[in-house]
Amino acid sequence: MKYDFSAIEKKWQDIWEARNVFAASDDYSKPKYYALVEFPYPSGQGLHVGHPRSYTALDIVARKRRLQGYNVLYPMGWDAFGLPTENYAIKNHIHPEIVTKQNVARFKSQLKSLGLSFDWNREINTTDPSYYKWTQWIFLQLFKKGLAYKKEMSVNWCTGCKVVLANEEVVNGVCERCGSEVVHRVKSQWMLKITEYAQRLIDDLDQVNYIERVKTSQRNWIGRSTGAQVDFGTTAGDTLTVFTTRPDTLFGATYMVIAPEHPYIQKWADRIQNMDAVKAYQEEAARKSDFERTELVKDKTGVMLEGVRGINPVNGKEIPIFISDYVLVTYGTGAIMAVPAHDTRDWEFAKKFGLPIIEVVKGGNVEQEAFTDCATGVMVNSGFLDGLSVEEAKVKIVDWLKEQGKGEPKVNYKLRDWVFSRQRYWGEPIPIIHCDHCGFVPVDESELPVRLPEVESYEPTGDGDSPLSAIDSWVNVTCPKCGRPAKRETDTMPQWAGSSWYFLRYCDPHNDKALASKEALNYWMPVDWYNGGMEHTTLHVLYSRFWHKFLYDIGVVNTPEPYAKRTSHGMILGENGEKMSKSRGNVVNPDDIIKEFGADTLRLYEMFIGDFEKAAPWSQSSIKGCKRFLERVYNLLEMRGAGDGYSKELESSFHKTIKKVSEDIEQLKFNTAIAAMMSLTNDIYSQGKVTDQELKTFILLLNPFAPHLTEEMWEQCGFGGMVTQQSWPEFDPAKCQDAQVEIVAQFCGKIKARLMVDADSSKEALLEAVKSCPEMKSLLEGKTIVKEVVVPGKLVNIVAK
RNA sequence: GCCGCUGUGGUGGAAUCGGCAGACACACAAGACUUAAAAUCUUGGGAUGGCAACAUCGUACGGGUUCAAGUCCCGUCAGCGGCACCA
Repeated sequence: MKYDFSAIEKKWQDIWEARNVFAASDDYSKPKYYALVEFPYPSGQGLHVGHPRSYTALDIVARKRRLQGYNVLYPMGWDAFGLPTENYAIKNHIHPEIVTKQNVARFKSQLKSLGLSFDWNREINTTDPSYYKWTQWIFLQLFKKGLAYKKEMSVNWCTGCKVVLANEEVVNGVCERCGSEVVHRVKSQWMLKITEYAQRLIDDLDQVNYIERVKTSQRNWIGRSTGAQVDFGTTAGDTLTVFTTRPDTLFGATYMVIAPEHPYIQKWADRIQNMDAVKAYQEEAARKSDFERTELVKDKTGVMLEGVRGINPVNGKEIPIFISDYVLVTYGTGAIMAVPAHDTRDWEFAKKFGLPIIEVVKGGNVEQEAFTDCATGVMVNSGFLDGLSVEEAKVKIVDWLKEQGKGEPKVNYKLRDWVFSRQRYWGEPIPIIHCDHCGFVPVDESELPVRLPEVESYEPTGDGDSPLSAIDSWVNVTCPKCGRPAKRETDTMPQWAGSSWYFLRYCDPHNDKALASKEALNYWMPVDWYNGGMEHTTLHVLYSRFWHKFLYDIGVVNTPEPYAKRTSHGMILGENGEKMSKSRGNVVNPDDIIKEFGADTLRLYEMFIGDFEKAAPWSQSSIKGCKRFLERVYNLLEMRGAGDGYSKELESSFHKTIKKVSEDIEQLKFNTAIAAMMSLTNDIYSQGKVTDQELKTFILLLNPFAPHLTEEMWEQCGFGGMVTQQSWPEFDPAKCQDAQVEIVAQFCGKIKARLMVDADSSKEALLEAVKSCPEMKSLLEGKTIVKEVVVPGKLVNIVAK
């Protein structure tokens, strides 16, 4: 029988669509399961073979859950705002909305050809005004709670995209998206106070089931460090506060450093005698791009402030103050106490500038290098701290500082507030009006959405403002508060805005009264299983957790965390083991694969290719093996024979396979689940016949992986109904066990024989069986047994001399 | 530099708790079918020595613990990913 995959796949895709088989029901009395994959950015290139890896994996989970009786929500949509579409629009003078429409249509037909069981009734699009209405609404709530604010600040400016970037979007000093140089620019920007949630974003990781590397990355990114804030006096009379994680080394502080942008420099301008040199250094630091700054990490530079000195609160000693760009104005207090003996950076700086190095923790050679080990050292040259361990000294000095009113314990985070403004067209307009009298006034909620106006050109203006700023009729409005002339905010939101809450909209996608109804949210949330790329760990996943927590705080959602479980798939690489890209010429188009091998084969291959969490190279020849397997499965129909239930020969194989496939799917071990089904097929082939019960079970197990073929087989067998209406097979643990098992007989740890024994043999019986087998008998002849090890069902090891 | 992960045949990869290394596939080779090829089916295979039974070696490298180590411990090397002047 020929396996005509094209006809079979088309047939069942049409049936599924016509019968609306995969629609999530609004019957909230059933147990629910919410499976989610990251919705794609509909790029002009169409679907990549990487996309189906994630989509198929959770499609398997979703299909299995339906068979297990759950009301399953497995939705899909489009994260369609963003730069590539806008750039394409600029180049080709086509409205981004039209470009988006075309790309979405292509993506959608490609996804449908994969037989993914998405509920297309709940399709969403972040560029749809009825969707971004609620993105804007959330922004307004953030604004009203003081979590959105505008700030004049130095921002990351991408010289290629001509747009402001969030810290998360700058990778090694260049733009994450286009690779262009990123420089600093001072601009007034909308910011979101994600830092206010830093501690909760760390703490609540304990409540969720994320794979460990995602948790670690998030913790590292948030970068919590505990220490103390210490007030140093200055000869100018001002207090200079520093943050340190090593307050124990206070006696070793031989100088101080402040960031080039530190406000005290201006304040002390009259006292600083070498202001020219200081100013020159400040200008130089400002000019450096992020890239140059990271490149020049090793070479410490700086200028000493002449005319102002710091005073160490612990001993009253005067010490010099430097400015240097190795101290960042955005972290801590923008000022540090430098302890060259016990900090590598301070040590390098001190060596270069010939500053004293005072050892206060014994254990290293501080003339050779900084001694930074906290665990073993003992305090010296530190007055009342002498003799204490580092940990004891930390406690004691902080207590002392508190008593003296010169310091207190302090926690700092590397996480910065989220730069939320983009000077671009193709994004959600920020719904704020600038009034000279009233300041920033939120657009009234009844006026939402603030729609994107038609413009002539999508190019940003020369001064870096959004193209929206050129549309006078849109910009000029009256102030909602006082009625005077006012102007709209012309910045738009970053791409991450729409994706920060999209999973909520799926719960109730057509609601025009709220972002989703309370009932729908209470029922569907949290997402039970969310799979996506590692690259979104510190961007999308962190941002959406932040928004979700905020929505929780204002009572919109009822769970503090959006995702109960988060997993991540590895990339699919080109055949040469490199990342797939147009320029490398190693891109595989899923359409071609579906045409040549069929969607079921592509799905199966992507799941069989290797460890789901690791990167795997594409192999055009391996895919043939998956096709061959499906053909063999289809040909099982010709082996259909008489007999009820499972045949004696295959009963335990079936129970074992049900167990293996059921468990492997839950642990992302799709490759071994498929291997188990291949083995079972080989077993059936060697029997030469298959019963109806066996066929039914096999079809059900394979269905989540190869849904079209299995539906077709089910129908051809005349089993009645559709596979999607059946129940997931159950296994009997008792029947997973064979009556007889092979055990290994070892002599001094080396295998000498294998023998079949009853599975329930006692230890004594096993030992006796092994001792009496001919191979062991001759080996044991005339020797004294030293040790006997018996592992039931596995082996017996006899050590003798 | 710091943190995390990984290292197994010609290839992708298997191997709950330490208990038969190499499941399942790809590629390869031989055979069957065929005028022939493709497809399909059957068989084979870690390496070395041996006709063979068998022996020795073998999970990046060097040590260790153990009756028994891919798995645990110490050290080294290589690759990948993240963070990176965060005080």
